[in-house]
Formats: sequence, C-alpha cells, structure tokens
Amino acid sequence: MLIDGPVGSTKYTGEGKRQITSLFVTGEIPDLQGLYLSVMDCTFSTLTPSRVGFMRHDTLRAICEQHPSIATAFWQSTLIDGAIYSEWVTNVGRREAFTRMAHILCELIYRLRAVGRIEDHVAEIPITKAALGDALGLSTVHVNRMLQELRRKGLIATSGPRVHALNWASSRPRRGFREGLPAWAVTEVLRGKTFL
Amino acid sequence: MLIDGPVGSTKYTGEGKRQITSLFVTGEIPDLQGLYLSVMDCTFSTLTPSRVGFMRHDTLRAICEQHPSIATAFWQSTLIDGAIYSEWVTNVGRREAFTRMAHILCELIYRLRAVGRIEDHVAEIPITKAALGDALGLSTVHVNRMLQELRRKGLIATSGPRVHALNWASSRPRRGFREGLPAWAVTEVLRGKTFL
DNA sequence: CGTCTCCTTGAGTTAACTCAACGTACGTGG
DNA sequence: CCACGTACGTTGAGTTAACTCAAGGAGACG
Repeated sequence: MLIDGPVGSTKYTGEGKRQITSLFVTGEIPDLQGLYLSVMDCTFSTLTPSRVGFMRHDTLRAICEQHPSIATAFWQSTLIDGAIYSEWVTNVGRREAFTRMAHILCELIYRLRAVGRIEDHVAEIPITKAALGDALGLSTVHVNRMLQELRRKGLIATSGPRVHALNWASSRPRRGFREGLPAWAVTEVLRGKTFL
Repeated sequence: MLIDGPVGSTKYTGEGKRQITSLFVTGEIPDLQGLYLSVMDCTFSTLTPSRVGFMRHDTLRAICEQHPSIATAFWQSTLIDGAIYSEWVTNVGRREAFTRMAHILCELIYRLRAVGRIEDHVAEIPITKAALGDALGLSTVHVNRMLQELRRKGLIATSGPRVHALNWASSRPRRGFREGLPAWAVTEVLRGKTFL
C-alpha cells in the first residue's frame, strides 16, 4: 500500500520500449492482482522517492477467507482498476497527444483529490516528463510540448512538480478537459466519492 | 457468457472515435465486472452474428456468497482480464503498427486455442478490419497494409475470416511457451517475440 | 565545479493518417 | 435472374502528428 508517492506498473516490449500501464497514488494498493495470480507480469516502480507499506499475501488471503465482505471489497477494488485500464487503453489508442495529456492530468488530479491530496486545485505530481511519456505512449519531447500548450491555453499553471488546474469547473465543459470527463467521472462514481 | 462469436467492449472519445478496449472469445464471460460495479462504463457489442448466454447478476452474487471458492475463481478471472488490459495498453502505447497487429493475432489465436477452437493452427477470426483498427488504435487502411505485410513476410496466411499462423509451432518450444497457462500468459510468448 | 538528471528548443524525418476512388461479395426486391 | 444497395476490402497519393536527433540550459549534489 502506498503511504506516499506515485508508483507505476511498467512493462517492456521486445524492442525495449517502456510502457507504464497504470499509476497508483497515495493510499492505493497496487498489487492486489498478485493475491490470486501466481505469475507477476509487470514491474512496480516508484516514480519518485516514496514510502510504501507491505502486506503479506497469505495474511490477506486468510482475511479474505474469514471475512467474505472484505474479499468482496478487495475484488471491487480490482474491478475499478480494470475500469481505469480500459479507459487508459482508450486514451492511448484513440486520443491525440494534447487531449491524452489533459486526460491523464485530470485522472491524477481527481484521484489525488479523492485521497485529500489537493488544496485549491493544486496537485503535487512529481513525475518526470519521461515517465509521463511512457504512461501516454508519447516521446519526452512531445510530452513537454503538450504541457506547454496546456499552459499557453491557460488550462494549467505549473511550478516544479506542482500542477494547478485552472478554471477546473468552468473549463471542463468548454475546453480540452471535456473529453477526459467521462472517464474519471465514471471512476468517481465507482469510488463513491463526490465530484467537485 | 459467449457461446459463439467474438464480442468487444467499446468506448467512444469525446470526438466520437471508437476504441475497443478488450475482446472476448467463445466460452469467456465479458461482464464479470458488472457483478460488483454499479456503473457500466463501456458497451459490449458483438463483432459478428453471435450466440450469447445471460446470467442474472443477483443469482451469480448469491452463488458467490454461498460458495466462496467460486467467488475466488470469478475474482481470479477478472484479475486475468486486468492482466490482459495491461498488456493491451502496452501494445497500443509502445508497439508499432506491424508488431501491434501481430500481437493481437497471437493473443486471439492463443485464447482460441485455450477453448479448443483451433485446428492445425488455423483460427477463425471473423472481425472486420475496421474493428481491428478500433482495437489497435489504427486506421482501417493501415490495418489492411499491416496484414498484407504479415502475409508477405510469410507469417500468416488467410482465407476469408480464417487466419493461419505459419511459424507458430516451430518457434513455440524455443521461447519458453508453456501449454496450459491462463490466457494472459500470452504475454510470455510475445515478450520473447515468439511470433516474429 | 564537474557530473548527473531532467528540461527545453529547433530542425529534419517518418509512421500512420486522411481522402478518394474503385473492387468484390452478398443479399434483397422487382 | 438481374439490378441495385450495402458493407467490406484494397490501392494510390498527399498530409500531418508525432518522432528522432542533437545541442544547449538549469538545478541538485557530492
């Protein structure tokens, strides 16, 4: 379980290219899959110096057996991860770079908000451009240019790892963020949290 | 549950582009997610005239409560779906069109094999090029060209919906392919570039 | 104060796209 | 049985989004 800092699950293609297939933020449990899958097919790596907690799989399995309702909760959590995956596929497969970038920022901001890590629409996202590129299927250079475009269009402001989503509420319907809405709005509903 | 024919779960971006985020073949259960997720965030659509069976969610939930081991099996099944998702993200995000195409064919062939739907390495894959494009994040035109290239390089032969993987058997033993693994283990094969 | 990692910018290249036209198979209704 | 419509597949030509390469900053750190 993540106590602090983002973690990504990564894979490599035969050609040695890296893909980050999912991100986890503070408070989330990355490897719930491993509970009932014998083979691990990806690597988890911290994207910045982080604090993580470990839980023994056999202990968790014992808990699941004794308390079916907890098992169901864990199951549901992995189902949500699946829903996020499917949105991620859509993002990488069919959105162009600019919207794709906006989308992942929306998702991260939303999820950080859900764990109370956001103040005044400012999120700490200590992820390098290179890692963002690997998450989005883009080159570092292009990630950089898309972020510039987001700034230029007045959608975000940044200082270091801090990302400020400008006009979050109002720009959502009108601007680039709109395309991102369905995804994390769904995620929102799934997690049972209140949006905005 | 699918009795016959492929089904895809699809999503649309704000610009109206379609992405098929996952495919299911005969014998698989597409909407296991729906069991414990209240909101459905994608559409399931048959990609060819198919036969499907329906199971009531409340019935399944009752079964899960009475038989925890079945619940665990279902959970594991959704975890495998998750693993396939993550491979799909990698495929769409970081592989180029040719390899991407080869990869999805491998996955389909592997999964069809797992349900006994393959004879002599010939698989029935009745999916239009347009749908393949939506699954891979490619245009119809490019899908067509990549298939031609696969044929030209002697990797596949086709006739109608039938796809014959030409060097499947010979390359399999060398690359650590293991019979009887769950479907997502196709990753193993592909990471070793078995097919190519 | 050099080294390292990350970020930025410019310039040229290319993989994949779009558009548009034509081919082919199949079913349907006259 | 044929004309027609529809859906899918194929091909060529021109375009573009994103990539690669290369080189120069900017901050962190021993």
